[in-house]
Amino acid sequence: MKIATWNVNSLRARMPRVLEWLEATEVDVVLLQETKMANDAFDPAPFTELGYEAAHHGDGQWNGVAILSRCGIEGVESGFGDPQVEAGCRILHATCGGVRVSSVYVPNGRALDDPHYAVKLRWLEHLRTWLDDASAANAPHVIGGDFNIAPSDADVWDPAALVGMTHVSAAERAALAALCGLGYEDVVEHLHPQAGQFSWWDYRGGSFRQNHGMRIDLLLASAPLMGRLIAASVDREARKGEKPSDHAPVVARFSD
DNA sequence: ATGGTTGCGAAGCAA
Repeated sequence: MKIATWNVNSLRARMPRVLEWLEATEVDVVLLQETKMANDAFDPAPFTELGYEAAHHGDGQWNGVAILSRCGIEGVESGFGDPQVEAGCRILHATCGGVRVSSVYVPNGRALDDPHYAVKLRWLEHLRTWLDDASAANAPHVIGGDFNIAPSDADVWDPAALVGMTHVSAAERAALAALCGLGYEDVVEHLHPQAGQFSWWDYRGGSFRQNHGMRIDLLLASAPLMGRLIAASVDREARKGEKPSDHAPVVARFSD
């Protein structure tokens, strides 16, 4: 079973690339972020034609998350249970082929002195509380998405250039570590602890060409799934070519 | 050298 996460930076703009990628990649479940559309604008037909069922959670032109599955999609839920807590359509859950999956788009934070940074930390705390209450880590569960956090200095091209910026602060990394502390492990870090497995490169300034990237798109797997982990990688090829997303997909394979 | 690019939506903001 292959599970992927991909921030597509507008599903409308990226549809040709996403469909091409689905046809070329034997992936069973895909967690999408930044679809940038409302539910009534989401058309599952192109995915259905490729054998995928789909669930989407979006309310406007910002954020928006989705799940595609060709091994069933049941128990679809959005948010953290309390509609007042999760504004912005940033998390969606479903059970696909016996695995609970959560597609997450963590708020960017913008800058350490920006109010959105506190929003980011608060959102991560809501996620941690929700996961703790759900005790979802006892069963096969993958939390995948754009965390907007580079877990360590090995996950950025130049730690010195990012001192004092968001995505690398101690508080954000502690929040991510707290999530993992509930019983999850970063699958790419587990299999490829060496540096340089970046998943995002800024559109500007030739960042991709210079490999000025960060690893901020993560697949976190619960212990029952870690025992089934076979492979995990970033699909850098998807960042190349015509009209790419600024994020590359992250793909993990688990034994059935 | 606070630049540079993309997406949304139709100017400027968000990333």
